[in-house]
Amino acid sequence: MQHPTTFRKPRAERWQQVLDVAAEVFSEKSYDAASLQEIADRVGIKKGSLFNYIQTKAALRDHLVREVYLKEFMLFSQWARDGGGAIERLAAMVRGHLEDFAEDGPRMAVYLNEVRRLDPAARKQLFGNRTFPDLFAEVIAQGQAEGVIRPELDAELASRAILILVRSVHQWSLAPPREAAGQLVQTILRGHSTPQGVGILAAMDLT
Amino acid sequence: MQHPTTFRKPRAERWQQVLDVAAEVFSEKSYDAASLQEIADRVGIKKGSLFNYIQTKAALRDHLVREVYLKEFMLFSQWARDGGGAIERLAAMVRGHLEDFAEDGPRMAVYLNEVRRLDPAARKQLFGNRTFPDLFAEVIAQGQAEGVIRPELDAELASRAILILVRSVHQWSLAPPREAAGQLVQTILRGHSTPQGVGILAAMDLT
DNA sequence: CCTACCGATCGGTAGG
DNA sequence: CCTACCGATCGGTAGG
Repeated sequence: MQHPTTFRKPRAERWQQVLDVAAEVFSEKSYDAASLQEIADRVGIKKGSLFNYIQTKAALRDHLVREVYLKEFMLFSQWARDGGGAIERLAAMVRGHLEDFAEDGPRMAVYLNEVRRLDPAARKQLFGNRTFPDLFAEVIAQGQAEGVIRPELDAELASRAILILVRSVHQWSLAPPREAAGQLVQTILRGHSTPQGVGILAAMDLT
Repeated sequence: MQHPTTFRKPRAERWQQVLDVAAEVFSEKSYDAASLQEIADRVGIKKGSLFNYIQTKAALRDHLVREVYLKEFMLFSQWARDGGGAIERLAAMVRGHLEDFAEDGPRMAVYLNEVRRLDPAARKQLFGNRTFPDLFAEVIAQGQAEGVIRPELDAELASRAILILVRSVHQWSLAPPREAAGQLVQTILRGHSTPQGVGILAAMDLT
């Protein structure tokens, strides 16, 4: 009587909605500050009903993290392999990552804020032995072999620096990310390049 | 009877201890996940007793944030004003900030994670009209006037990039931060510099 | 997918 | 600085 005709979405559809809403709420507040109650409210179901889709709150978070990681890491691997010299590939990685993070805000934010909390076992299983910094580091090493990246750079340190910068852009929303991205790519890669590498960059027109 | 001789520390001393412990707990877990109960336990008093020192949990966090900001911003202003050309001053700012953040881990972590949550009014009152990026941007603009910083750079974007990098170092703990710092300063500033600026940097020996 | 409920813990207060 | 307590909310479960 209280719920005359219970509108019941198809399971798969509802599950996607739960994920979308959870990503929103987790990113607005933090994971800790977010409550399943609020997620349920926004989805339009009762809190108890959430447990037909999830096992625990933490599992919901972990699912979101895994999802983003798997998708993004695959793309990333392709960019690292595809055409051109080391500088061109680095530029593709930076650009691509930058745009993806600008696209789907909530999910990316959850990923960034919560990866660290995956318990070590799950992390290891997920990442295997190759992390984002690793992929960057390999291309940077190739760039050093080609003579376009400054040879004295520590490849791991350089990789981390690039990643941090790329991933920070989504917090800004100052300039239209389109232009900001181009400038940032230039600045980041210039910092790592030899004069020869800078020449390549200057000819690339990354805006 | 339960507490035969209540060891009562001097108020000021206890207050400092509360701040230290709170910074620890807030940085280990997040602010949201941290409980006053745990802080009280580590301090060695009852939770209710905390309220002789704080008004609310949020006020405790805000106090920590303010404290760090005030100290660091003063130092920062000095580095921005002190000796040398724009490149030298930028280097001093980057280096100094880098070292401070490496020093007192917990407090800095709390600052970074929680500044955004200061309500806008408190933020405005605290920051006035000059923020960290502003200070950087001013020196960068001077560097452009001197011809040592690439003239096409957006000063605000560049400032943010530098800050992000500098503040990310405390998450790494890979290489001894001493050496890492030197490399990072070089890489960051090279990315922003004209050939002339790069020359100055090369002569500086920042390790 | 809901109702109805659980134990635990949260921030905070009163009164001493 | 403690004891004793408050209302609210948390994640999660049982049974339908």
